[in-house]
Amino acid sequence: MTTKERIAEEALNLFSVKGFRGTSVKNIADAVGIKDSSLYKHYKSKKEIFDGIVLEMRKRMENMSQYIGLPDDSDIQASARMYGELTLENLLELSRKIFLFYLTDDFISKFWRVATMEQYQNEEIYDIFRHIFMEESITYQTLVFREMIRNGIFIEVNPEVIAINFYTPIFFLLSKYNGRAEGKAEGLEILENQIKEFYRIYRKKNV
Amino acid sequence: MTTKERIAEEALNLFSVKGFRGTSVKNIADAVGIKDSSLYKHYKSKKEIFDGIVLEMRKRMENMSQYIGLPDDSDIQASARMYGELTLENLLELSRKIFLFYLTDDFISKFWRVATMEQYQNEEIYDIFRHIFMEESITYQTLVFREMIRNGIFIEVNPEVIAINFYTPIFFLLSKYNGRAEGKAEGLEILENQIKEFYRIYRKKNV
DNA sequence: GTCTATACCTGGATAGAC
DNA sequence: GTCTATCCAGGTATAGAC
Repeated sequence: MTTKERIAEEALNLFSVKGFRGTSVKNIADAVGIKDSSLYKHYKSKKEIFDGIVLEMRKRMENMSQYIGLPDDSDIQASARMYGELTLENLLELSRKIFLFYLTDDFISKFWRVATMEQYQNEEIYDIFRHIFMEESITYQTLVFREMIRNGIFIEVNPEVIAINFYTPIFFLLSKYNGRAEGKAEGLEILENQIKEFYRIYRKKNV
Repeated sequence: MTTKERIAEEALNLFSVKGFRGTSVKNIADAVGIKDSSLYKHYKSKKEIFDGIVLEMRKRMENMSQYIGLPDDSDIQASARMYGELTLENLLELSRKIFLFYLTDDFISKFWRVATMEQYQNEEIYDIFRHIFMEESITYQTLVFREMIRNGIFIEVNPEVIAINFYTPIFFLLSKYNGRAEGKAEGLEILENQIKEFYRIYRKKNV
């Protein structure tokens, strides 16, 4: 790993705990093991380090669904078919995957925290946060659930309403446990109960 | 209003946008219309202003249910009875009340933002935030829904699971729209759809 | 590309006059 | 209780030697 990459990494570590303003260039340099002045050979300002992190997040956004292990957006019908014989176990696995990805993926979970702290001072950060953590997942799941209704797997309810009922418990648990590793097991347990109930509500009974 | 109170008020205004570290004592003094040095006659440090805000929040916590207009905790059965002939309109009103209280109450909504920003650097703040915005409402609603099941108004499902399904969309919408006044109407519309669906799911049909 | 040294500024806080 | 003046620490950033 280049020094430039190590700077970005340590900066994200620090930003995700102490925030942008709470982290000094010296803090970052110390973590990397160089003097603060040396850091300026790699980035011309502290803000530029931050912007690099934002850029990296934007890049990952583009192929987020691969990261979560979801089928590609371009083929919603296929994914709905994939969930064709949707069992409770399938659904639990999917929800756990999304939850644990956001919660434990190193870059994503730290970015969640940084964005949470910076959202009110930085419109761009809020837009990214909202897009990734509040809209994308719901938009995607809406399309999937719509197909599942069409295929007679789910009962006939507005698919966006279903998607919100699917996602908001996950969002809530992420808000509660991100940055608190101890809570992972507790979060998973609550999630399991919610998903079981979700399945009970929306899975069409085979007649 | 005393100068001391005005300092606390302006400090909260600034903290809720720029965070604790992002706000200087001079910023606060300017907003109040005094010199920064004069501020120290009222508070002995910037941290003390912050602690005063936290203390105020703790005080409000104690009689939070009154603020939301909910019946007192001590009489859960009465409130369940109050919801006895629970109509969709009752439930919509209740959810709107909770949502709009957290979203538009001046002190509470600003505290939400401050706590959101400071939670990772300040364990006490995280504890308060979690308690007020993540646990209290669910705990309370769990008790109410349990009574409603007992009274045959709601179908028989684990009441905590129901409470989480009731509250997490509200929490999500608060996260999305707190500090963004423009989004209030949009949030209310989404909330309405979710509550209608909630009612459809849990309200026992009269046989 | 790393270091030492330094410039420059802002922020928190105190002293003392009025 | 407000002001001016001041101190000191820490923060961002640059210059220049190696």
